[in-house]
Amino acid sequence: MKSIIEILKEHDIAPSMQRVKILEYLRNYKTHPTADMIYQALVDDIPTLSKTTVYNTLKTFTEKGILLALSLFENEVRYEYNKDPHIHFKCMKCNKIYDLNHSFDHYNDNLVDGHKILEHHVNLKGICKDCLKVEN
Amino acid sequence: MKSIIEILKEHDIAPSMQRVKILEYLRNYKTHPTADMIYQALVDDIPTLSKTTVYNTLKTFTEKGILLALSLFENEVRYEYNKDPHIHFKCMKCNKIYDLNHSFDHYNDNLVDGHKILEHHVNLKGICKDCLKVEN
DNA sequence: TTCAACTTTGTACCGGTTACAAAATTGAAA
DNA sequence: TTTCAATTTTGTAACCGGTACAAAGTTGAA
Repeated sequence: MKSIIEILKEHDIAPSMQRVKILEYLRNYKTHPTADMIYQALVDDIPTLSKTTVYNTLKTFTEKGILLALSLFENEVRYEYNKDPHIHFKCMKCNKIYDLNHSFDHYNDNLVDGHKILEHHVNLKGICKDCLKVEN
Repeated sequence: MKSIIEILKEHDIAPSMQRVKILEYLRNYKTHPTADMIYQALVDDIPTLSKTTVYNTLKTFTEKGILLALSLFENEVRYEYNKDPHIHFKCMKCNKIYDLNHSFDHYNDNLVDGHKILEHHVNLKGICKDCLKVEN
């Protein structure tokens, strides 16, 4: 697997310690974390870490295409390491977010009603497998 | 067409002046406005209008199923008068939001990977028809 | 007419995010 | 190796969408 430093360099980003740790976290934990969750997870390791750094770094990574910024169903941005095409499902009961391997890539780079589609975000909402079990 | 007052009564909502004007605005202007846009549009007409009233009213309407609250691509909620199933497209250049008449209703009330789907939100992003013309 | 229930309003506050300037770090030229 | 400009990080203050709350206003049925 490519090293974090390699990935950063490929995207013209200087591999500072903070940037390496943040990207490492996002690659390891696929939990669609918020900026604050990332900050909380790393501040023990980097006691001087500033939230502004986390926000700046996530912005940079997103602009350079390393991360995807998700507007899921609440009023906060969540981030994920860019990977195979998938869609999101959020459980209305336990609030867990699942990745589903359904692709809508037939949209991308195509025209729909004359509009050129560059990104697609499919967000499903309902009751997840596990919560369905508990209900019955 | 049903009157605004009828619609409110059908949903067990007392038709106050503020509520009528807010719903009227949303039914007339299909621009997916934010709470603040609605406030700005109505405050000349109702000089004592409070933003809290707009927020309260939108919350009530959404709970009663008159409106849909959309988490589109930014960090602010946008509202629309509930109508035929459709998906959203946002132009990355002019920021206009279009409704597209594509239905994904085959999802609803079905199981996907064992999860029960109750809502689906499909948000496309790209360059709209009009901006494509200007580009060339 | 009365009065309780409901609605609206204004203020203060909250939490996620950004602006900004100072401090720290880096890395390439000398 | 030293220097110094460019980059990165940090902390504080501010911004902005949204909510809590209590007071004031309005409504409608007894």
